[in-house]
Amino acid sequence: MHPIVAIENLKQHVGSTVTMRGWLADKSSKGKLHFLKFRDGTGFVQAVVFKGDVGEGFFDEVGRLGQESSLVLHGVVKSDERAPGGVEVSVVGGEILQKVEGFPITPKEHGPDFLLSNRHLWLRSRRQWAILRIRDCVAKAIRDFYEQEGFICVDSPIFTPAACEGTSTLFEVDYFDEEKAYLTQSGQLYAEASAMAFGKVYCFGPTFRAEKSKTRRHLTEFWMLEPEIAYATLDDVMQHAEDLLCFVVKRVLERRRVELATLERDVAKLEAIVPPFPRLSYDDAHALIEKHAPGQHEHGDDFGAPDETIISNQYQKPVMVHRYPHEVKAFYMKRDPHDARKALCVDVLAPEGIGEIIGGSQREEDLDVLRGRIAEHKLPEEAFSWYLDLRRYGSVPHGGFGLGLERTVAWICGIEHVREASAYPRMMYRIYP
RNA sequence: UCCCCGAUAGCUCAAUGGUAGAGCAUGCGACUGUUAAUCGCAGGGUUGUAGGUUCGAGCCCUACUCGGGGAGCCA
Repeated sequence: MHPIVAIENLKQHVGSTVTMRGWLADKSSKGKLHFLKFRDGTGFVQAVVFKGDVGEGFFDEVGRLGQESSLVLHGVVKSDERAPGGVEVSVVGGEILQKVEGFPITPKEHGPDFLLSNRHLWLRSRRQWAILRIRDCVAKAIRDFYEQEGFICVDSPIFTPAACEGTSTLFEVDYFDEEKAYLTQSGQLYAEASAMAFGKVYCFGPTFRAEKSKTRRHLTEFWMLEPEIAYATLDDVMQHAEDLLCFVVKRVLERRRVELATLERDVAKLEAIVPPFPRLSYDDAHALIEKHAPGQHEHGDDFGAPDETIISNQYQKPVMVHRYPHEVKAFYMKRDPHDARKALCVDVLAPEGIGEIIGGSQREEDLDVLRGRIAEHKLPEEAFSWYLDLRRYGSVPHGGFGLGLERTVAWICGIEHVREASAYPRMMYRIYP
């Protein structure tokens, strides 16, 4: 028996004979040689089978294996400069678990419809392997960052009795007798309650938007991180967002080099993600757009996707745009004491066209002002009675933001579409597999 | 909800209104260093659905279905 070694650890076993358990990713043959691209979930390695080393029976059997056949291989680990990972394995034997024919996803090009319909199998391909391992790394980095910063994870509920902001379209579900529940579109309001109990908190989980958005930036189900910090001002929130993004990018650069290389990501662009990030007021951002595309953006309106592109293209780092007109923002955002027309809010726009990855604000903490806002937005006050209690019992300044995980991963990976940043993306016209 | 585009072999695509094609994949064969290997041979089709125009429709027209991109909205 040889030790079972994961492909990602092969470098530590150069010269010894090991066992690998996995799947055949690809194969090419030349005479008495088979070159197997072998994967085990932790990585990919080339395994070379010489007819003279393994005997004719096993050699011929391996030669007939189709893509994604499952097998166990025994072989000698050799460092080899010709190999992409620095090592390859000379096979001395093995066992075939299943011979596969007709695996649908070949190493050639495919269209998005076909790939998404085969998402359960597409996950095995190199690129998806790299993206989802980076997603895992990002999620872990987020939790590590908050542990380091003294935050407590208090998750918000997924079933909610009503809209959080009263704007987005919600998914409705039956909730026992005659009652309706809605899938959450944001954990923020609950996070505010949690922050009053624990000081610094975050929630991190799935959220749902029933809007009929069909773009490369939208999913109907996505993961959102929402920190909420008692006694925080808008400046604190912006500083916190900058710290978080720098921590996450640095971590991915430390631990996911192979995956970034697989995606052919320009790591210089990620290495440039260091403090400080540019901070731009809404008015400055408007002026910037006016300079590059006169007349495109009307002052007072929210920024559209083309506007965001112009802004983010001016910088190599995420851009923080703050203090939007309050009319285009949510009811719970505090007004700027220096300019009542503005809200104390911030959007963080990622570089390279992915758009907004963070939206946050300082919250209105005054009971009467907040009740007025609810009335102005024509929202039912009853639905917010528990939320208003937070302003009745020990109200303090506070703030936080929401970070879209898939958009963040898409930006870090340098991929076009957020759907690849989710293992099983849910979109308007797609809920299979 | 609105705008644009698409649907032909397992996949990606081609085909002036006139016999439905290629590359890749698959199967068989050759080759001891491949990296999207190469070379030879072979199999593979109700052109998304329904109707219409026409001597004749993959192609033109109408409707529908499914999908893609974008707007709005947002992360």
